[in-house]
Amino acid sequence: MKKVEDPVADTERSRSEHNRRIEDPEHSRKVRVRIAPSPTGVPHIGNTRTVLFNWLFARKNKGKFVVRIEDTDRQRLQEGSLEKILEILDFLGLSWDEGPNVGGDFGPYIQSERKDLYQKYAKDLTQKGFAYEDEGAIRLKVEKGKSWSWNDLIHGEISFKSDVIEDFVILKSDGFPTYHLGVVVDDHLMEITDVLRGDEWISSTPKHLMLYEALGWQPPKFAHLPVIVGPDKSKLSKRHGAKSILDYKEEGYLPQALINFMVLLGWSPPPEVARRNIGEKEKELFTLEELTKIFSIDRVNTTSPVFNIEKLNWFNKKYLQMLSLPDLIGKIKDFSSRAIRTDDRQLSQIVNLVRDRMTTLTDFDKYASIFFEKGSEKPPGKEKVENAQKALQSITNWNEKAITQTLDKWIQENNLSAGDFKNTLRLSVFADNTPPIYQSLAVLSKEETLKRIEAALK
RNA sequence: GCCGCUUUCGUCUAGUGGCCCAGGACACAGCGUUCUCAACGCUGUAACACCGGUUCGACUCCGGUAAGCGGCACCA
Repeated sequence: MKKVEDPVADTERSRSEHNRRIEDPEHSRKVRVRIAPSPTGVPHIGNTRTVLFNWLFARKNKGKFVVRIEDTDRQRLQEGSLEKILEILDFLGLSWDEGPNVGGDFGPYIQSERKDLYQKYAKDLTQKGFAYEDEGAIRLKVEKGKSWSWNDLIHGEISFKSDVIEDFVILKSDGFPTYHLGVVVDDHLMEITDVLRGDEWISSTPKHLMLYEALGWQPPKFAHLPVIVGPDKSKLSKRHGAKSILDYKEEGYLPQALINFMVLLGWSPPPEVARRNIGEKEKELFTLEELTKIFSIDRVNTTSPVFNIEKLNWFNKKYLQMLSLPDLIGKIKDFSSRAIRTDDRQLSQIVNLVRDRMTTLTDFDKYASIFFEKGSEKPPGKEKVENAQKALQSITNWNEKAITQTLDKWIQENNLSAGDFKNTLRLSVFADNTPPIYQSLAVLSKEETLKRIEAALK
């Protein structure tokens, strides 16, 4: 997204470029894909996986990836959703390669800014007799008795009889194109070579094919991705936690985890990449970088995968574990005001102790809270607590090593059960589950520890 | 209703006629480790929708049935 040039805004120039590409086999083979979100809401896992696949497909084939906002439904527009769509792309690290100049950077293409174009083509079609006016709208005439088919990159041959399709609106009476016209015109003008979109578009594809033919254009290749479904196998909806990617971001999920999770929903790496020997554990963790090398459209499944949060959680945990301590601390600070207020030395001690327990970044507060305030478990009997108190008082240097030495010695000398003694410490000082107790004590000051013991005695 | 898509463990999937009485992962259970909770290690439970063909041989090929889902808007 550095140098700004927009081959599409200027249609004429785009045409000549197109011609040149046809003559030049290198260029004509160049892959170009797009994503076409409509700003009517915030993308969820399903939409976003389509974005990911497009992006990977472009990168794998050293092609271009463009973003086009399909905002032709003026009623359903939702304030701020464009920004959120872009924020998701940014969060996941999926950058696009061209677009109109917006403050020296590439912006997405916006259909509402290209309204005239669609009207022009709709008029052309009307004049040529392929379309007609109907109550202020323009409909495409569907010729009966024809069969329309294409070789889907994922599903293989699919065909429809034109008899099941009625004349359909291509230009609405408000002057905006319907999806069908908009998508065909733009995909052609933007020289999109491969359309990767959700399965729900399969039945619309014949309409698009008709438009390509009426307009005298060559259609792109189509790949219809099975859509992610909820536990009840129907479309992902809010009810099933079809939360937006931004929600997951706020809950402390890492982009790496989200990407890894999404890519394995309906796609799998070639066996030789996943596993070297039979019976050996298969590789499941992939970075975006690796994916750009091994992704391929023919390994996309034909079935709709069910969204499963457990697996996402597992990925997140894994990626959290892989983060370096400074990186992890940095991210935790974005989620915990308490972490910001804690001094670095103590904070890294705490993070080291609780990191294996965290599923998401917001879990930090959950597991670290015991270092700031006591939990709610009841303390053990008074005698035991007093004994623990004496033991703690006898520690001179308050650090993990000294604590360990002194207390282990105390256990020996007083002939105590180690487990029982440690549990007493845990319950009277933290009143909750803790990481290994000596290390946990070392996080607190001696003063704070004794204060807590004192409180346990009351 | 019409049209289309789909069908391997609960879930994500591997598998392209014999390597599969089906492999891996998540989840679950048990065991180990252990001061609690985790983490970690090991083990285990669990699937080719159904019926016919083709074939010496079918998860893999063909046909049908069933079920699920999607589309059939001046929404995308």
